[in-house]
Amino acid sequence: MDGPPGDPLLDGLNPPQREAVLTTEGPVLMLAGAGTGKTAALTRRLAHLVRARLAWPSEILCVTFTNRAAREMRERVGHLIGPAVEGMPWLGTFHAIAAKMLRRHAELVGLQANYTIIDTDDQLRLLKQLIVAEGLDEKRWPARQLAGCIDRWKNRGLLPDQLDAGENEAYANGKGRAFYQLYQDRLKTLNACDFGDLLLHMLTILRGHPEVLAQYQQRFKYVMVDEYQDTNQVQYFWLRLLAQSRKNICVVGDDDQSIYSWRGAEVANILRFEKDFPGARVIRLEQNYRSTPQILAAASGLIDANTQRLGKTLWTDRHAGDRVRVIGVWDGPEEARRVGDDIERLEREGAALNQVAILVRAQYQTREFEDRFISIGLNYRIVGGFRFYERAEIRDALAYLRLIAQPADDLAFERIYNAPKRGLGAKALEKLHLLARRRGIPLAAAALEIVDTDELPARARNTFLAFMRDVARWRDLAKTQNPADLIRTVMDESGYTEALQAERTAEASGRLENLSELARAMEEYESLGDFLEHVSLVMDNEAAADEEKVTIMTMHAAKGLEFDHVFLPGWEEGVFPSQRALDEGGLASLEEERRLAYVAITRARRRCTILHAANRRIYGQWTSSIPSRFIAELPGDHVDNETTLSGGASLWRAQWTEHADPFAEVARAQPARTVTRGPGWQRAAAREFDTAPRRIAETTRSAASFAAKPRTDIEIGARVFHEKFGYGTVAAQEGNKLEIDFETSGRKRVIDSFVKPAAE
DNA sequence: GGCCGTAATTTTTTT
DNA sequence: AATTACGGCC
Repeated sequence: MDGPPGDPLLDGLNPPQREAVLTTEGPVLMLAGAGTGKTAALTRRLAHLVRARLAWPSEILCVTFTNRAAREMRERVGHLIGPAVEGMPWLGTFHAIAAKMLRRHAELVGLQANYTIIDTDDQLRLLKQLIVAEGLDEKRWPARQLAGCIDRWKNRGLLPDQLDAGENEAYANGKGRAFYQLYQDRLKTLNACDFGDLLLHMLTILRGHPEVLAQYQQRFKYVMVDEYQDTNQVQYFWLRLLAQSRKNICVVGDDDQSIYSWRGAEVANILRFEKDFPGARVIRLEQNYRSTPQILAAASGLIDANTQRLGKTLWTDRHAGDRVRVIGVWDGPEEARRVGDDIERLEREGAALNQVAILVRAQYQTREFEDRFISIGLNYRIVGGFRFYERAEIRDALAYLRLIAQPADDLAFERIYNAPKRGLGAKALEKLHLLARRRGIPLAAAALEIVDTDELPARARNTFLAFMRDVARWRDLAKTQNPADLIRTVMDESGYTEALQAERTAEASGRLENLSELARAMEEYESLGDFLEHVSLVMDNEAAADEEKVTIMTMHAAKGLEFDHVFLPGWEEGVFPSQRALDEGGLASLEEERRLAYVAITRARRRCTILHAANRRIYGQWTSSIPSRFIAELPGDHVDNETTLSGGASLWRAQWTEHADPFAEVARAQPARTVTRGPGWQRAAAREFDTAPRRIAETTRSAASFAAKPRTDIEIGARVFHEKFGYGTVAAQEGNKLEIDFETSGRKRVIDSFVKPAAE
């Protein structure tokens, strides 16, 4: 099985990596630490299978967790094997692959091939309806909780009749099973399924139909799984079935990077791999190619505090670099200021902004940085967060498309029957629901029938009739027109565009802009079905990453990525580790937070900067906070502490072990600015207040402002549009900086590249 | 049926 | 703090 010595596929790989590439037959467990080149090994292995004619690209099942990972894998394999990669239909996320399979076998679980994939939002609305219909108090038993239970059950592969008594009790005193069943029935009538169903339905099919299973076992000569530590039980069962006959399965994982247990992931899947596939070859990748020894040591030292791990030793032969920096600041805004300053310095030293990332624990932390970066004109990109497809207008447009594609989609119908406003309200919908339930038909069909009755005022009947005629016409149009043109027609003819134009607000024009962007995004799809599937499975807005920008994202989203410079703000008890992890979940949940910290630190190639603030606004309340215990756990030898605390960090290290922060109660009882701390803090605070304004005005000039000439298309008095602040009038211009009176948010200083002349 | 005001709630993390 | 949900009023 040895490749020829000069095989370019093995170029630059170390011995264990080569072993991973060349061990094609039988089960392989690859334990790969952070930055050890596992993706390189995986992609080369895939390429090797194809090059050596061991399998056609279409005979390889290659599963990843995120769409980004799938995209990257496809791209890298493409470099190695060329256009043949196009013939890899089975490279994708668990959900995308399951959805594709399910389209073929939908009827086996009572669905049609054009089933809708509903998202969390639809799921909640549906559950809420069920809860209310059953006469339960939605306040007492929130739909969210039920959704959580159902999700958990599905992740574990449990169907309603497989729930034990304990699980059944988990919602509304023993109504769990009943609601789960009700929900599944409802989904079936809607010809829909949720994320969990994609995998669970396929599992049901593979288990119940040996001929289908045999067909896939036959097809998939090789199976590869990335991020195996994050597989949940359904995924595990699913893989085990598919790989059982040939046993050519290669999984890659790192128990220290398991950060999705809240989603049902089970590290135990790694541990039992050798049991399920006896004789599995275990390959360890421990040489780290990414980070400096200091970063590696800091991360290793931290993760050592976890009790439950397989344990491994990462090493590097790289020469020394900077120590990990820990910086203590007064409050959230100063933290953002400090990071901004540091990034501008890096930029002046020649660093590429694309190689700088700010990784946060939770999405809300991004705001502080966004505000700061806008005001200093630093280009940034927030990954995740407010997602394109989650915006109201986009969801409305998609609901129109869904109703066109799938007449039984009641959720879509409910969303748009009165959007734009047609004068149809709750009462009309109620009547419709009644009729629909009585006759056992979808809402759209009921709407057609109700116009022949006298249940509604003539006005409402006419509106329904007109609406349904429109939908029927669009449905016809969908057969001939491409999706992009279709959505334009629909938005125009429905009056949606018109209603937005009539609003004449900054927000409305932004929404119109989003809708045209949606239409543009649809250009590349051939059929409506293709597009809708893409939307439900690939919820991220893959905007072009061509410009040099700082990346701001959650630590979870950063898994698998790397950057030269990484900033990790908000390392405070209650923020990171998160309050939730501390309150519930106990040790296991704290250890998961620590793994997350490990993932975060190991994203850095050259420098890693950790920050913590003494005061932070939470729910609009100023709260004092103490540094994260994770900071105390970093090995001191590899850390530079710039914390300006009185008594030094040691004082604070002692404090977190006691249960409460002695300052916290005092601080909460008083306005934040009067919180008394040691002299160090007073000094820090005073210095900040004295010098900060001057610094911003005079010395802190963003790199963008050096070369930039003032824009000529914008002058004082001009009406302009800003993506975040909306419309405003230019009050002053100085170089490339503008002072603008915004209609909704008052006067602000912004960099001119952030605005464009108002459209009107 | 639509609009406006107050009250409640929010902050994990993703497919 | 800011967004959303709901209730009362027109």
